[in-house]
Amino acid sequence: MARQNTVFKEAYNRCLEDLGGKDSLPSEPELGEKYGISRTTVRAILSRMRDTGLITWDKRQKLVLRRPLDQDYFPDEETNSLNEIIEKSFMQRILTGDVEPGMQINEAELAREIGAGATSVREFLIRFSRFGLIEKRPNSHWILKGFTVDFALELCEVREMFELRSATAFAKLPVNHPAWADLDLIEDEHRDLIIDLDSRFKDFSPLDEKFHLLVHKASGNRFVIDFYDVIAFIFHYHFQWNKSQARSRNERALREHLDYIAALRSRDPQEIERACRRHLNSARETLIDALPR
Amino acid sequence: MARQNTVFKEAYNRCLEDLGGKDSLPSEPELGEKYGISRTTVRAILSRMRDTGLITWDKRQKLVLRRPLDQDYFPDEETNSLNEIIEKSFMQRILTGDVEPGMQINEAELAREIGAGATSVREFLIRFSRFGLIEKRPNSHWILKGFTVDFALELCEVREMFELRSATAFAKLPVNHPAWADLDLIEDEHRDLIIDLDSRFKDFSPLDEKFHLLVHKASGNRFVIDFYDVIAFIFHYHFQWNKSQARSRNERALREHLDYIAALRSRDPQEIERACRRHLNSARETLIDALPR
DNA sequence: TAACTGTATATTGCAGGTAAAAAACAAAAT
DNA sequence: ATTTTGTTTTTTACCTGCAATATACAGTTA
Repeated sequence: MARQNTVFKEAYNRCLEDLGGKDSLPSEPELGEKYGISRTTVRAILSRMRDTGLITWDKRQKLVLRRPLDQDYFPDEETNSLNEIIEKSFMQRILTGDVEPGMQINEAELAREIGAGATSVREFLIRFSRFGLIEKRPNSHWILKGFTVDFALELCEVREMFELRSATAFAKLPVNHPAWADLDLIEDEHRDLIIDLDSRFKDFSPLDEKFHLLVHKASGNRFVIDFYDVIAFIFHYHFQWNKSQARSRNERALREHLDYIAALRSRDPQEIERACRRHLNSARETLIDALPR
Repeated sequence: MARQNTVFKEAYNRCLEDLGGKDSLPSEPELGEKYGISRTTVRAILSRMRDTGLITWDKRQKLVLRRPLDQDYFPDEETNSLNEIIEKSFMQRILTGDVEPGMQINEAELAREIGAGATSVREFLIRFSRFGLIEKRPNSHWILKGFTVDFALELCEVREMFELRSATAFAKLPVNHPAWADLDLIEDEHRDLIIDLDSRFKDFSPLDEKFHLLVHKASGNRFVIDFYDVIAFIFHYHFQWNKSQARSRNERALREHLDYIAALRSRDPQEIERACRRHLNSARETLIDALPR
């Protein structure tokens, strides 16, 4: 096997989602733009849609013939890119304690177990190394440093430095800066979510990420913003793996966010520092509480 | 071609360096330990030394027959690992303005031009991306963000945050912590170097790196320490590429370091902050002055 | 003329293979 | 009993090749 066609399959599924209620499709470049894919892939999708009788396609004319059925979609697991597969598989090992801190990580073995090529696993590990959880011995194996309390503390220490600075910078943004409008929208989303948190608990993690990323972007510093990737990644898996107290934890975080947002609006540095610190402290606590000891 | 044997060649050369004045060599494991290589490579080295008449080798007995000659050494360019070659070649393009900010970087083209395989170049770019100079468009090319003033300012901003915190932590290290002894040694090296800086200008960059790394390590934070790699990398190339005013620049830095070291010894937080800030400010200035505008 | 389609070409993502280097294992020597 | 050597096995580093995808170019349509 060479490259897999997950880009095609995943975009095909998204196209099907949007197919209902339309009777024709726009031009190829427009579709490419919409789904973030090249015309080559657009044409592959259109070809398949024609072959499965979903549309007719003659040059500019692309007429919808019928609504897509469940069986028209590619199964979910076929739309995950190899990288996502490797990442999930690897994180599962780490978080379930399958691999203990200090242990060696073996590229060849990992590749065999995951069923991927050595190159892909290798590239994944190189990218992953920036999360501070693994370390390379040159010409030899990787070492798992582990998802430990130390790790969480070090992560949160840097986060605090970066986020305090970003929040301070946020307050200095000119009133007409689009970030303020984004903040309004995010605040509304918070208020909506807090009302029926029970049914929409899954929406918390992405909203949390959106809010903090907005704050970090105010730093205008690529290293600060890039580091937020690390935080988001860790918290993403933290939310996924540790569901205990999720409801109360999320509610508390949402309320702290609202307090934090109000502080940003006040533009008062001390008030901002207080609200930011309070939230980051409780985020750190929940992260550390969830770790094995 | 598969893997190259630069580990062997480079270690072989180091062995030759140490060969003079000895009449026998220690055990294989000991040699492996000393040069940071496996026994397999040690044995390859011993084999070659025997074949070229440098030693006799019978089990534990490894007797030196003659001093190594110039022609016994592998030429320098054969001891650079592929990664070093790619890195140098790539940095040359960036720093000579061969590639302008905003331009696309093409893995395949780069690989052809450097004469390396696509995988190696790809892995290099992934590792290199943490320096904040390039960015990946998934399924497509990389973008060069460029060695610009913005880049330097963002880098220095984070450096300041991290180093101030590290320096503060340094002052709190217990008196018997080995870092204080390391600091003594580094101070001595500074005083030695400042005396004949003209003839030993090449020694400045590694000493600078050693000093700042020692400070950063006091943070006890892997993200802070890892980030120092980025700084060291950038300054390394900065020193290499920009020789103008090198002499006065280095002398100033050395004196600032001595002042900074004295401040650390005083353990006075304000004094430390002053000395650290002063040095980081002048480091930032020299970095920015060197950039094209 | 500007946007679109048809087609050709280039690049990326990934697997497979191989020499270099590391690691593991067994036998021998202190 | 521990360390060293001889030998075998495994893994890493790297190149090549191929399908998926992106990009470039030429012809077509509004």
